[in-house]
Amino acid sequence: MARRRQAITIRHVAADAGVSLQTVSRVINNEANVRPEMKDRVQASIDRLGYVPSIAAQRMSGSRSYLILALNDRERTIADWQARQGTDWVDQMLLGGMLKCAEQGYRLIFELVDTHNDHIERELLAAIAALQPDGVILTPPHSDNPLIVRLLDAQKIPFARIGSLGVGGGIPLIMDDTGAARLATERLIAVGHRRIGFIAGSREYELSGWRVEGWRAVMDEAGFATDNLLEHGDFSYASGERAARVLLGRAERPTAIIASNDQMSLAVLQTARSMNLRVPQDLSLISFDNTPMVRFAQPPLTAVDQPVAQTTSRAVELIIDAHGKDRTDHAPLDPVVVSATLVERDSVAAPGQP
Amino acid sequence: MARRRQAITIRHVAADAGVSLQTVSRVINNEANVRPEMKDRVQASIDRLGYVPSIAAQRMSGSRSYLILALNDRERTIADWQARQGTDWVDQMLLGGMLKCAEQGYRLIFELVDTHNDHIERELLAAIAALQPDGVILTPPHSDNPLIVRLLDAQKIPFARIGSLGVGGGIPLIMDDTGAARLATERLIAVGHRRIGFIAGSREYELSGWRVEGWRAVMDEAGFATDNLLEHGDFSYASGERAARVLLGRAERPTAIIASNDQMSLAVLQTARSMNLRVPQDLSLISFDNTPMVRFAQPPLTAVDQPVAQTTSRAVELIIDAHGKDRTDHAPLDPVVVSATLVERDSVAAPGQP
DNA sequence: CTCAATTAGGTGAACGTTCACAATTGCAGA
DNA sequence: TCTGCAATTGTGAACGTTCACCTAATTGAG
Repeated sequence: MARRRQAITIRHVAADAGVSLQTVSRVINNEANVRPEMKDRVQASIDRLGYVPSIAAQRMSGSRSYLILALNDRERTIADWQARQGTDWVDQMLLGGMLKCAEQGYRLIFELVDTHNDHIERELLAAIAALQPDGVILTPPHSDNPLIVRLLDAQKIPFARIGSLGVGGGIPLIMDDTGAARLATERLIAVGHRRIGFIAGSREYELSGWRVEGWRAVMDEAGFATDNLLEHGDFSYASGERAARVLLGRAERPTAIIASNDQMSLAVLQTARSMNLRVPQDLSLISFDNTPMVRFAQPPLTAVDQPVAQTTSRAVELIIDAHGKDRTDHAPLDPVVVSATLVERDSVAAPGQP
Repeated sequence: MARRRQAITIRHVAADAGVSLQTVSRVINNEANVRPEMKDRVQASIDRLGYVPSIAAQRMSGSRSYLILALNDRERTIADWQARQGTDWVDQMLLGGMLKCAEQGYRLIFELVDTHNDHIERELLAAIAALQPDGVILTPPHSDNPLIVRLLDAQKIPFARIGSLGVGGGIPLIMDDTGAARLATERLIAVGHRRIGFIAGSREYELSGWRVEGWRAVMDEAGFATDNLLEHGDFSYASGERAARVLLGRAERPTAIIASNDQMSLAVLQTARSMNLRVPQDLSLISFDNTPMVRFAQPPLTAVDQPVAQTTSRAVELIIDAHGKDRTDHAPLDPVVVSATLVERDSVAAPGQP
């Protein structure tokens, strides 16, 4: 194939407008100290010729790359995906980030990395060296990985940590997991439940702990016991089944269950059905995530909806903002908190009489 | 922020190994005419220093950009996403393409473009000028857009058209939509159905027509009438409801329905329920796409599964392959065909006696 | 043994943009 | 009128890699 050349370069524009390259560059980057008439003239040439700067050249000359790297957990993403269990989280974060990027002339590059991997540092450094991104977005469990955080801190690349507190650098963005769990628990108590079971997610995700906290706090405040009401899963359907069987097999069976994601919730629903328990008459159920699946379950599940897309979008904003500002003071930033909402459907009812 | 420089460049490696830049370049690109000992020495330096080439610089010097652009329909993607109706297709194609890219040292860049847009040419040209991708992947309905196809042909950028035939350039990859529809129809006939309704997708997607063809062909072969059994939707839930009401409201009601995607199928399920028709006893139902939603519907739906991820993965392969080969002969390529499978669940049964 | 062909490696320019700095212009104040 | 400073524009080098071309060494056929 013929060596493909950029059709229109800054040189063509400069010639067309009768100015120097630098002036065109200034117009492109919207810099100060260009006379309005000059700016208009250059802009007219740009429009007429259909000129678009090459991001490769921009990166080369030491400016931005207009690339933002979004890191996700390879293991879990691929597992979910192969099982066709729905990777809606990925969709949401991706689209939220991508739309904001597009708005600002950036591109989001999505990358899968193993957290449990000796080579993680090398992998990440390789990606950074190859792409030289202007920022990095971390999602759980990467957000909680001190190795990654230290590495990015050292590289002085702006990065956002979704789902983690501000300890250790970067821009922390958390969805209010504690508050979200409170919301669900309060709702169930309001309807009359006292024995509310909780199925937690993987321990390696910080947010798992926060959700438990929210539930426990509300239960404590209401004066309800939490003994034998907490089970741990790992976000998979199978682990949800296991947990549900334990919880529903107890002598003092809970009248309601909150599960930390949709897959585990659907497992609870299925397990309850197999035990001849009707939802919501015999068991109320609230889910986390609100992916499309739960809308079409029978009954449609009440679920906590976390604004994933909005969070990623905000992360992109903050990263672009941070670019150019050297944060040497190193005081941890206050986390940006985005709060959840409860989407009410048909899986919650008052508990039956004992 | 301090001007960030690439820590390790080809120059460091050359110095470390005691060779010229060009030799290092040859090793990186695995070119011929390097003595094995020399190659090993250079590779050792690369490994020791942790050198990774900058793709920006590689692109600058007229070589590859290691970037592949994947174009999706903005309108539909955003609509699905905002409605939280599941954009599993996006997930699937994205992950399939991304994993293959990662394997080959490429990156996939996901971009949303409006098909119904006067500026589409400009938008696309801008993306190409900015990124200078080594290839482009087109999905429906972009694959069917002659403007886009002509433009990419003119730019001599390798591109794959998913879901379209080979007319007009590029590498065509189709999922065998006709065959998939045949599969579903044959299954229903095998169980004893004769009046099988079909809900088609948007007319602007070529694949919509192919699916109808498959259904009609099998019905014709079996000698069953198709009058009053075809309705058109647009892939949305609402359009599925409309179509279902028409079909199920007829005097000679179909005993089975095939709907061209999951959202419309779920609408059929809901509509049937509201008319007191039981699935599968009173109405059998087969869906297209097999997204996670239908597994958790009640009953779980039998669905045609199209290997979207596999198709995108193959597209990436073919694009990387095509890079460097100037196809001037312009004979349309034979389409690569990937075939679908039927995932049997609980929404199909023999028709009740009339 | 000679000469052409092949192989292995090096050299300087080029890619398209921005950086650092220099040069020019315009204008206010003395 | 002159001085000084800010605003505006231009110039050459640099970024990290590959391309085109060149040189030297080696091979092999006659």
